[in-house]
Amino acid sequence: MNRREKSLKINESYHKAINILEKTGIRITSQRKILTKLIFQKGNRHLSAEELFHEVKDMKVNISLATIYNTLRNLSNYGLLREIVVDQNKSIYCTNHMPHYHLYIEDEEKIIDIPNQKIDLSNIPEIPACLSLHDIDIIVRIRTLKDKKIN
Amino acid sequence: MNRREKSLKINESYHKAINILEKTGIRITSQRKILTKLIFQKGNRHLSAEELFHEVKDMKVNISLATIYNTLRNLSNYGLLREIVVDQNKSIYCTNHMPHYHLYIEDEEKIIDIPNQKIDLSNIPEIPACLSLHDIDIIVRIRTLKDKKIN
DNA sequence: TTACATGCAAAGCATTTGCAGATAA
DNA sequence: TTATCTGCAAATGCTTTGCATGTAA
Repeated sequence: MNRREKSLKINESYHKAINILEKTGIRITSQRKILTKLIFQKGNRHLSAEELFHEVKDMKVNISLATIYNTLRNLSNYGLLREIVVDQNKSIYCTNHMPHYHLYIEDEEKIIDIPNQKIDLSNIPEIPACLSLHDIDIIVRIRTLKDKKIN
Repeated sequence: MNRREKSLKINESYHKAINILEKTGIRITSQRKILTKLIFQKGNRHLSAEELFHEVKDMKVNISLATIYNTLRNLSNYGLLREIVVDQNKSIYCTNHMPHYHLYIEDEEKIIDIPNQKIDLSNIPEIPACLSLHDIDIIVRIRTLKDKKIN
């Protein structure tokens, strides 16, 4: 994919997102436009509210943290982002809307996407029948034990 | 398993836990004994700090919330409990130390254990080589979208 | 025009921490 | 005896909320 194709594709993600937002009926405010552009202009990524806030500041634009949180929540609720609660008081949002799961390395606070064919969940029991109404997230957490584990 | 056998088994879990704690070198204080007994006396379970706090109160014993949090953290760090971060500001601790994963139904705040042979993770890439130093948690989250998802 | 959004500051909430007094070993 | 633990209250840190002002449609 060359630069022009890449840029077209990014534009596409952004417009697609705005399109979806328009269909929901919420207002397409300038803040929501700017944030949506920032979030989707870099291809697949994982970002926190704080990171987005800094990116906004770097652009010399002023958008409050509250608005950033609200927008992230909206985008998640409308299925454009996936919220990953990685820790106490810490969510990360993922723009990859292809089916996939997350590998979270706690010590490095790093997230890696896992294409979903790599995990076979066919045998999981007891998922409610109304599955189509639901989202399923899988997080594989890897961490170093803080103290010595004794068995 | 009859009542006597069950009671023996519970006793066993408790003593095993205390044994492990003794080996770590931390002090076996009365609070830690009481909490360890409460946590392990009911077989496999999932419990929050708040729930444990209430159970302590029901026994007319006084143990501060801070101590409960500290103890839960200790037990987790020593591998006796597994902490599951289910949401912002909300952890649940799991006493089942057999390999298993968690199914979390967000809307009901309900956790179900999944025996680990039900998920095939053999193809997950990029887990660091020093795997033996790590714990792996898998949480399958199921939730209803709060607003209508549009695609 | 007006229902909804924004920005700010204050509140919320589970968890952690500082510190003085208590206690296990 | 003394290093560690407990209990209390205050602090933390991310996130949410209340409310006055602003603005998209």
